[in-house]
Amino acid sequence: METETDDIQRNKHPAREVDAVDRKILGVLVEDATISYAELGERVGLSPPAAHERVKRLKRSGAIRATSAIIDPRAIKKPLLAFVHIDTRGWGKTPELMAVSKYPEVEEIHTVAGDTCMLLKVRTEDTRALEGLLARLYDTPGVTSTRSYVVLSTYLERPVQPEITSEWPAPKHMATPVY
Amino acid sequence: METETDDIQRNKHPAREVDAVDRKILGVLVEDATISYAELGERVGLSPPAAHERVKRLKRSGAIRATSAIIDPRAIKKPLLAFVHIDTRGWGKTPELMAVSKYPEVEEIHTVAGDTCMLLKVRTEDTRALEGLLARLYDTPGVTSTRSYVVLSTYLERPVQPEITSEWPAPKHMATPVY
DNA sequence: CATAATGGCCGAATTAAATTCCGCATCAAC
DNA sequence: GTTGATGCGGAATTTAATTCGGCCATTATG
Repeated sequence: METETDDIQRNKHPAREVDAVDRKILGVLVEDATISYAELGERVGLSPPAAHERVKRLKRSGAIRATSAIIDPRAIKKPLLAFVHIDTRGWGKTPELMAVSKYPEVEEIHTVAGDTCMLLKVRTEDTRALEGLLARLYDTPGVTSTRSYVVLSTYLERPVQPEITSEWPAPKHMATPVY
Repeated sequence: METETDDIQRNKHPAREVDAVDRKILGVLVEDATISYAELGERVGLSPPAAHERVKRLKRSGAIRATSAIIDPRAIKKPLLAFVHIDTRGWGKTPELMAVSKYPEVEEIHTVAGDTCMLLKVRTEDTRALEGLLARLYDTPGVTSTRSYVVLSTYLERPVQPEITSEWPAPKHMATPVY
């Protein structure tokens, strides 16, 4: 019965189109979600209640999934970032493998198209902890091999940006596709 | 022991240690940064002003880098996520390559140890936009090749978690290292 | 050992912001 | 032209953020 209510609620708010003002609001809130509705309204050209109404709608529709504190990995003793590619025998997305999401060191789990099956983003205290996680992965049934890319320096790391590049600089050697 | 100079420097630069309560606060704020200080205090066992004081300190020290709205990529028409490995001739971190950070589609730029030089996380509207970005990369001096991993499904994607796994399950086939 | 001095906390008071309410304008459907 | 729905702004109200002063513990100092 709970799920039914959820479904109804989801269907009740079907894909409301995000307009230009919404995008501006998202742009501001991605940078700093602590500002007041008065300032937010001023930046996007709305009154405080109107800005508030927009943000409420964006949250209800799911466009704003959460408002979260972004913490410095160094402050919590997790200076080591790595991307781990995993090859699996058979279908990779097993419950056993997904169970690694219980470790707070694992930040992302994707299935990818390419020469590997899965891709993990992990952040650990040191190489020992990374080794522990890799050992845990190798003990998972179906995992045949892993390849790790240890990050030396991070030059950019930011949340999803609402802006979209409309025109990419087309190089001359590129043929124009049909679609 | 005279630690006079160290103490002065430490007091000037708030390289303050994050204690257990701070970690709990971070854990709560990573999940939801919109709660009131009254509720935050209740969850970690502090009064509202004390919780406020802690959060102010965490922000001043840089442990909390920002408070940000996490937005749904689908809502802003960016359903395509990809990781792009880049091989470069010579040193990869050139200003020309770093300039791609101006594109909001680029979310992360790292230099990595492994068989590639750099690693990008990019999120685009469609394959055409990804192609546009790749074309832009190939036009960058020094870039010799790229390998892209297009994400089919994302099973986990979350911000930096303050918790740390203290004990990893040690598999029996693993020898005990000296360090 | 005594005694400042500091840092962190709490409760109460004050200030600021979130939220609600209501009237108005716009636009689309009929 | 009428009607209904939607989004907005201004003012009022409620709620939360922020400040303030005092208390207690720990630590430095004589």
